[in-house]
Amino acid sequence: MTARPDDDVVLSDLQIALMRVLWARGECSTADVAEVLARERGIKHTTVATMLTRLEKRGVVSLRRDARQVYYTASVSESDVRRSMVSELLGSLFGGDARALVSHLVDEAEIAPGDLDKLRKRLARGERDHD
Amino acid sequence: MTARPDDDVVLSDLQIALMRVLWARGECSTADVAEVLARERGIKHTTVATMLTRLEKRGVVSLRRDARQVYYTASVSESDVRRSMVSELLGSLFGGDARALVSHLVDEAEIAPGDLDKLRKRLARGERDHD
DNA sequence: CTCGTTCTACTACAACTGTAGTACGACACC
DNA sequence: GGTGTCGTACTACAGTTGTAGTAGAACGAG
Repeated sequence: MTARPDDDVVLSDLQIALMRVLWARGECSTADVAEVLARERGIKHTTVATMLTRLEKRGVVSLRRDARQVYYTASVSESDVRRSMVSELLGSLFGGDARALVSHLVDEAEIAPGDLDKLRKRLARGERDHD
Repeated sequence: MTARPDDDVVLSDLQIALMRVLWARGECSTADVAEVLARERGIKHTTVATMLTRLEKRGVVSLRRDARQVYYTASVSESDVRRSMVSELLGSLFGGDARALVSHLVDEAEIAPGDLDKLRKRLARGERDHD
């Protein structure tokens, strides 16, 4: 996994929701994913099946067949997706300036200035507890 | 301007490119915007005209007609768009945790830990130099 | 062997996006 | 006044997304 860092992996909200199931649980049958999405968003299992097929075609998930069941696994990691999507957002809306983004987060009260200190300290020590 | 904070303003890369022209220069004729996009991305002016019409239909830009020319103005501010898009990204990929996003930025070397200090200090003083 | 169950694959369809051609109206220049 | 030019509006079309129905294959129960 953690494939294709060359390719841009930008996913929609729903697609990410599907991926999240795969990221969290590893290999899943269509039914597994569908069950979660049905609960979370009332989406029909056929819809989930369609989405998974398309994601497979795009190469962001891979499948394994066992008997008639199809099992899906994420081919791109959550980090890969974060990387592409954040850098896309950064490029288009913040002129590529990450500091402007952090600044925005503080202004919008998404984060407190004090948190920056904590983060800095923690990150300076090389810790990486995110995710 | 700075309209409709209720509505979600999520735009594509190209749409943002168009908006950026309007944000930077204020009211523009189709030709003005087209000229920039043609230079930046080799996009035909009819394409730009189409995009602008659609954005107007969506309510993110407004138009004024003078003689036969149409002049467009952004109806949503860059901040509005940043707000919606960042919070969308935050929600779908970072579990709504802005600190995880900052953490990601540092990990990906988009930003240096030291910058967090500078930002904190500046922001603590209530300065807002972004935009 | 037959019938119901289950799960996938195929088909469908509307909305949106990127891309652009064409046509049509108005204006300016001869 | 005719004609080329400019600019908008309309039309077109392929690709993607969200959504889901339906059909068909295979399996298990009788």
